[in-house]
Amino acid sequence: MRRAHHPEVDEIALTGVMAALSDPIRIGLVRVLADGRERGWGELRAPVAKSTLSHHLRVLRDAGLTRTRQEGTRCFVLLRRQDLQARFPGLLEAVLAAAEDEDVGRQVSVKDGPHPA
Amino acid sequence: MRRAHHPEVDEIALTGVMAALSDPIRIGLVRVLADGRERGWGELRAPVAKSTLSHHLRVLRDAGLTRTRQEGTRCFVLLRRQDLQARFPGLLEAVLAAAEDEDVGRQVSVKDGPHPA
DNA sequence: TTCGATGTTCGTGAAACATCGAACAAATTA
DNA sequence: TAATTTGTTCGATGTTTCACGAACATCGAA
Repeated sequence: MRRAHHPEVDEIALTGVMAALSDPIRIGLVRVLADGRERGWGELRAPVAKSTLSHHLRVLRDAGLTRTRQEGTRCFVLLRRQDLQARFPGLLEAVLAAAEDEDVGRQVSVKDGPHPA
Repeated sequence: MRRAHHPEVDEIALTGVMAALSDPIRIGLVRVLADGRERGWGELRAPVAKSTLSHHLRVLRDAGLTRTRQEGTRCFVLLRRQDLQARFPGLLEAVLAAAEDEDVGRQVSVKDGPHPA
Protein backbone atom coordinates (compact mmCIF):
# COMPACT_ATOMS: atom_id res chain seq x y z
CA MET A 1 0.00 0.00 0.00
CA ARG A 2 1.59 3.18 -1.17
CA ARG A 3 0.89 6.46 0.55
CA ALA A 4 -1.76 8.22 -1.44
CA HIS A 5 -1.35 11.53 -3.14
CA HIS A 6 -3.62 14.33 -2.04
CA PRO A 7 -3.67 17.58 -4.00
CA GLU A 8 -3.27 20.80 -2.07
CA VAL A 9 -6.27 23.07 -1.86
CA ASP A 10 -5.05 25.32 -4.65
CA GLU A 11 -4.19 22.32 -6.78
CA ILE A 12 -7.77 21.11 -6.89
CA ALA A 13 -8.93 21.48 -10.48
CA LEU A 14 -12.49 22.23 -11.45
CA THR A 15 -12.58 19.81 -14.35
CA GLY A 16 -11.20 17.10 -12.12
CA VAL A 17 -13.92 17.69 -9.55
CA MET A 18 -16.61 17.75 -12.21
CA ALA A 19 -15.32 14.56 -13.79
CA ALA A 20 -15.13 12.85 -10.43
CA LEU A 21 -18.73 13.79 -9.70
CA SER A 22 -20.07 12.65 -13.03
CA ASP A 23 -20.36 9.08 -11.83
CA PRO A 24 -23.34 7.91 -9.76
CA ILE A 25 -21.28 5.64 -7.55
CA ARG A 26 -18.89 8.44 -6.67
CA ILE A 27 -21.72 10.86 -6.02
CA GLY A 28 -23.18 8.22 -3.75
CA LEU A 29 -19.90 7.97 -1.87
CA VAL A 30 -19.75 11.72 -1.46
CA ARG A 31 -23.33 11.75 -0.18
CA VAL A 32 -22.49 9.09 2.35
CA LEU A 33 -19.54 11.15 3.52
CA ALA A 34 -21.48 14.39 3.51
CA ASP A 35 -22.26 14.22 7.21
CA GLY A 36 -18.62 14.89 7.90
CA ARG A 37 -17.97 11.59 9.62
CA GLU A 38 -14.91 9.63 8.73
CA ARG A 39 -15.71 6.22 7.30
CA GLY A 40 -13.75 3.02 6.98
CA TRP A 41 -13.56 1.36 3.58
CA GLY A 42 -15.38 -1.61 5.00
CA GLU A 43 -18.34 0.45 6.05
CA LEU A 44 -19.00 1.54 2.51
CA ARG A 45 -21.53 -0.48 0.61
CA ALA A 46 -21.56 -0.19 -3.16
CA PRO A 47 -22.61 -2.66 -5.84
CA VAL A 48 -19.14 -3.05 -7.34
CA ALA A 49 -16.14 -5.28 -6.81
CA LYS A 50 -13.66 -4.12 -4.21
CA SER A 51 -11.08 -3.30 -6.82
CA THR A 52 -13.60 -1.08 -8.53
CA LEU A 53 -14.49 0.59 -5.27
CA SER A 54 -10.82 1.19 -4.69
CA HIS A 55 -10.66 2.78 -8.11
CA HIS A 56 -13.54 5.14 -7.38
CA LEU A 57 -12.10 6.15 -4.05
CA ARG A 58 -8.84 6.84 -5.78
CA VAL A 59 -10.51 9.07 -8.34
CA LEU A 60 -12.18 11.02 -5.55
CA ARG A 61 -8.92 11.31 -3.68
CA ASP A 62 -6.92 12.38 -6.72
CA ALA A 63 -9.52 14.98 -7.56
CA GLY A 64 -9.16 16.41 -4.07
CA LEU A 65 -12.64 15.57 -2.88
CA THR A 66 -11.65 13.22 -0.11
CA ARG A 67 -8.78 12.59 2.24
CA THR A 68 -7.50 9.16 3.10
CA ARG A 69 -5.95 8.12 6.35
CA GLN A 70 -4.37 4.79 7.00
CA GLU A 71 -4.45 2.98 10.28
CA GLY A 72 -2.94 -0.43 10.36
CA THR A 73 -4.39 -2.34 7.47
CA ARG A 74 -7.51 -0.25 7.36
CA CYS A 75 -8.18 2.99 5.56
CA PHE A 76 -10.54 5.78 6.40
CA VAL A 77 -12.04 8.40 4.14
CA LEU A 78 -13.17 11.89 4.91
CA LEU A 79 -14.84 14.44 2.70
CA ARG A 80 -12.68 17.56 2.31
CA ARG A 81 -15.62 19.83 2.79
CA GLN A 82 -13.82 22.91 4.06
CA ASP A 83 -11.14 22.63 1.43
CA LEU A 84 -13.75 22.36 -1.28
CA GLN A 85 -15.67 25.27 0.11
CA ALA A 86 -12.51 27.35 0.21
CA ARG A 87 -11.58 26.45 -3.31
CA PHE A 88 -14.98 26.47 -5.01
CA PRO A 89 -17.49 28.18 -2.74
CA GLY A 90 -20.96 26.74 -2.93
CA LEU A 91 -20.12 24.08 -5.45
CA LEU A 92 -20.22 21.04 -3.22
CA GLU A 93 -23.35 22.25 -1.46
CA ALA A 94 -25.13 22.71 -4.76
CA VAL A 95 -24.09 19.30 -6.03
CA LEU A 96 -25.12 17.62 -2.80
CA ALA A 97 -28.50 19.32 -2.84
CA ALA A 98 -29.00 18.32 -6.46
CA ALA A 99 -27.97 14.76 -5.72
CA GLU A 100 -30.42 14.57 -2.84
CA ASP A 101 -33.17 15.89 -5.02
CA GLU A 102 -32.54 13.37 -7.75
CA ASP A 103 -31.44 10.66 -5.34
CA VAL A 104 -28.33 10.04 -7.38
CA GLY A 105 -26.05 7.39 -5.93
CA ARG A 106 -28.72 5.74 -3.79
CA GLN A 107 -26.99 2.43 -4.45
CA VAL A 108 -24.24 3.48 -2.07
CA SER A 109 -24.71 3.25 1.68
CA VAL A 110 -22.98 2.51 4.96
CA LYS A 111 -23.12 -0.77 6.79
CA ASP A 112 -24.81 0.42 9.99
CA GLY A 113 -27.64 2.88 10.09
CA PRO A 114 -26.95 6.57 9.54
CA HIS A 115 -25.32 8.49 12.40
CA PRO A 116 -26.26 6.42 15.46
CA ALA A 117 -25.48 9.51 17.54
CA MET B 1 -29.82 19.17 -40.25
CA ARG B 2 -32.15 17.37 -37.94
CA ARG B 3 -34.11 19.22 -35.29
CA ALA B 4 -32.27 18.83 -32.04
CA HIS B 5 -33.59 17.19 -28.93
CA HIS B 6 -33.83 19.29 -25.81
CA PRO B 7 -34.59 17.65 -22.48
CA GLU B 8 -37.38 19.11 -20.38
CA VAL B 9 -36.41 20.83 -17.17
CA ASP B 10 -37.26 17.81 -15.04
CA GLU B 11 -35.42 15.54 -17.42
CA ILE B 12 -32.11 17.25 -16.85
CA ALA B 13 -29.86 14.77 -15.08
CA LEU B 14 -27.19 15.75 -12.61
CA THR B 15 -24.61 13.29 -13.86
CA GLY B 16 -25.22 14.50 -17.40
CA VAL B 17 -24.63 18.09 -16.38
CA MET B 18 -21.52 17.19 -14.46
CA ALA B 19 -20.14 15.14 -17.33
CA ALA B 20 -20.87 17.91 -19.78
CA LEU B 21 -19.00 20.36 -17.59
CA SER B 22 -15.97 18.18 -17.10
CA ASP B 23 -14.45 19.35 -20.37
CA PRO B 24 -12.56 22.65 -20.58
CA ILE B 25 -13.88 23.50 -24.03
CA ARG B 26 -17.45 23.04 -22.93
CA ILE B 27 -16.89 25.04 -19.77
CA GLY B 28 -15.46 27.74 -21.99
CA LEU B 29 -18.55 27.69 -24.14
CA VAL B 30 -20.78 27.98 -21.10
CA ARG B 31 -18.70 30.87 -19.84
CA VAL B 32 -19.06 32.66 -23.14
CA LEU B 33 -22.80 32.16 -22.99
CA ALA B 34 -23.03 33.14 -19.35
CA ASP B 35 -23.99 36.73 -20.12
CA GLY B 36 -27.31 35.45 -21.34
CA ARG B 37 -26.85 36.59 -24.92
CA GLU B 38 -27.71 34.28 -27.73
CA ARG B 39 -24.74 33.45 -29.91
CA GLY B 40 -24.39 32.17 -33.43
CA TRP B 41 -22.17 29.16 -34.04
CA GLY B 42 -19.92 31.30 -36.16
CA GLU B 43 -19.26 33.72 -33.36
CA LEU B 44 -17.80 31.02 -31.20
CA ARG B 45 -14.06 30.66 -31.30
CA ALA B 46 -12.56 27.43 -30.05
CA PRO B 47 -9.33 25.64 -30.98
CA VAL B 48 -11.05 22.60 -32.43
CA ALA B 49 -12.34 21.48 -35.81
CA LYS B 50 -15.87 22.48 -36.64
CA SER B 51 -17.09 18.91 -36.36
CA THR B 52 -15.66 18.74 -32.88
CA LEU B 53 -17.26 22.03 -31.94
CA SER B 54 -20.54 20.68 -33.23
CA HIS B 55 -20.04 17.65 -31.04
CA HIS B 56 -19.42 19.73 -27.92
CA LEU B 57 -22.43 21.90 -28.57
CA ARG B 58 -24.47 18.77 -28.95
CA VAL B 59 -23.28 17.40 -25.64
CA LEU B 60 -24.24 20.64 -23.95
CA ARG B 61 -27.63 20.60 -25.62
CA ASP B 62 -28.32 16.96 -24.79
CA ALA B 63 -27.37 17.55 -21.19
CA GLY B 64 -29.89 20.38 -21.01
CA LEU B 65 -27.40 23.17 -20.55
CA THR B 66 -28.13 25.05 -23.74
CA ARG B 67 -30.95 25.59 -26.16
CA THR B 68 -30.48 25.67 -29.90
CA ARG B 69 -32.49 27.66 -32.37
CA GLN B 70 -32.20 27.39 -36.10
CA GLU B 71 -32.61 30.24 -38.51
CA GLY B 72 -31.99 29.52 -42.13
CA THR B 73 -28.69 27.76 -42.37
CA ARG B 74 -27.42 29.25 -39.17
CA CYS B 75 -27.85 28.11 -35.58
CA PHE B 76 -27.93 30.03 -32.36
CA VAL B 77 -27.21 28.88 -28.83
CA LEU B 78 -28.51 30.13 -25.55
CA LEU B 79 -27.62 29.08 -22.03
CA ARG B 80 -30.65 27.67 -20.20
CA ARG B 81 -29.86 29.58 -17.08
CA GLN B 82 -33.32 29.75 -15.55
CA ASP B 83 -34.01 26.12 -16.28
CA LEU B 84 -30.76 25.11 -14.66
CA GLN B 85 -31.43 27.31 -11.66
CA ALA B 86 -34.89 25.79 -11.29
CA ARG B 87 -33.57 22.28 -11.54
CA PHE B 88 -30.34 22.54 -9.58
CA PRO B 89 -30.35 25.79 -7.59
CA GLY B 90 -26.96 27.40 -7.26
CA LEU B 91 -25.11 24.78 -9.25
CA LEU B 92 -24.45 26.74 -12.41
CA GLU B 93 -23.55 29.86 -10.47
CA ALA B 94 -21.02 27.93 -8.41
CA VAL B 95 -19.49 26.30 -11.46
CA LEU B 96 -19.27 29.59 -13.32
CA ALA B 97 -17.64 31.29 -10.37
CA ALA B 98 -15.17 28.45 -10.04
CA ALA B 99 -14.44 28.53 -13.75
CA GLU B 100 -13.78 32.25 -13.61
CA ASP B 101 -11.49 31.80 -10.68
CA GLU B 102 -9.46 29.10 -12.40
CA ASP B 103 -9.91 30.60 -15.84
CA VAL B 104 -11.00 27.26 -17.20
CA GLY B 105 -11.95 27.33 -20.85
CA ARG B 106 -10.08 30.54 -21.65
CA GLN B 107 -9.35 29.08 -25.08
CA VAL B 108 -12.94 29.73 -26.02
CA SER B 109 -14.10 33.19 -27.00
CA VAL B 110 -16.43 35.15 -29.24
CA LYS B 111 -15.44 36.72 -32.51
CA ASP B 112 -16.22 40.36 -31.77
CA GLY B 113 -15.63 42.04 -28.48
CA PRO B 114 -17.98 41.40 -25.59
CA HIS B 115 -21.49 42.88 -25.80
CA PRO B 116 -21.12 45.81 -28.18
CA ALA B 117 -24.27 47.28 -26.62
C1' DT C 1 6.10 -17.62 10.91
C1' DT C 2 1.74 -18.50 9.27
C1' DC C 3 -2.83 -16.93 8.72
C1' DG C 4 -6.50 -13.62 7.86
C1' DA C 5 -8.16 -9.13 6.83
C1' DT C 6 -7.75 -5.14 4.05
C1' DG C 7 -6.54 -2.47 0.14
C1' DT C 8 -3.71 -1.80 -4.01
C1' DT C 9 -2.08 -2.99 -8.40
C1' DC C 10 -2.05 -5.60 -12.66
C1' DG C 11 -3.90 -7.49 -16.82
C1' DT C 12 -7.65 -7.42 -19.50
C1' DG C 13 -11.83 -6.21 -22.01
C1' DA C 14 -15.81 -3.32 -23.24
C1' DA C 15 -17.55 1.03 -23.62
C1' DA C 16 -17.30 5.94 -23.94
C1' DC C 17 -14.97 10.08 -25.38
C1' DA C 18 -12.28 13.67 -28.10
C1' DT C 19 -10.58 14.58 -32.24
C1' DC C 20 -10.01 14.96 -37.10
C1' DG C 21 -11.12 15.11 -42.14
C1' DA C 22 -14.34 13.98 -45.54
C1' DA C 23 -18.80 13.38 -47.10
C1' DC C 24 -23.42 14.93 -46.65
C1' DA C 25 -27.76 17.87 -46.08
C1' DA C 26 -30.38 22.08 -46.05
C1' DA C 27 -31.19 26.79 -46.91
C1' DT C 28 -29.52 31.20 -49.31
C1' DT C 29 -27.79 33.43 -52.96
C1' DA C 30 -26.08 34.06 -57.56
C1' DT D 1 -29.93 25.35 -61.56
C1' DA D 2 -25.57 25.85 -59.61
C1' DA D 3 -22.49 27.69 -56.22
C1' DT D 4 -21.97 29.04 -51.21
C1' DT D 5 -22.60 28.86 -46.51
C1' DT D 6 -23.48 26.43 -42.36
C1' DG D 7 -23.81 22.80 -39.57
C1' DT D 8 -24.39 17.55 -39.07
C1' DT D 9 -23.01 12.92 -39.63
C1' DC D 10 -19.74 9.23 -40.67
C1' DG D 11 -15.65 6.55 -40.18
C1' DA D 12 -11.22 6.10 -38.17
C1' DT D 13 -8.03 6.66 -34.44
C1' DG D 14 -6.10 7.07 -30.00
C1' DT D 15 -7.12 7.91 -25.14
C1' DT D 16 -9.54 7.37 -21.07
C1' DT D 17 -12.83 5.19 -18.06
C1' DC D 18 -15.25 1.42 -15.74
C1' DA D 19 -15.37 -3.06 -14.59
C1' DC D 20 -13.77 -7.59 -13.12
C1' DG D 21 -10.82 -11.30 -11.11
C1' DA D 22 -6.33 -12.54 -9.74
C1' DA D 23 -2.13 -11.59 -7.71
C1' DC D 24 0.40 -8.87 -4.51
C1' DA D 25 1.59 -6.07 -0.30
C1' DT D 26 0.91 -4.78 4.36
C1' DC D 27 -0.35 -5.13 9.03
C1' DG D 28 -2.14 -7.47 13.18
C1' DA D 29 -3.13 -11.65 15.41
C1' DA D 30 -2.59 -16.53 16.38
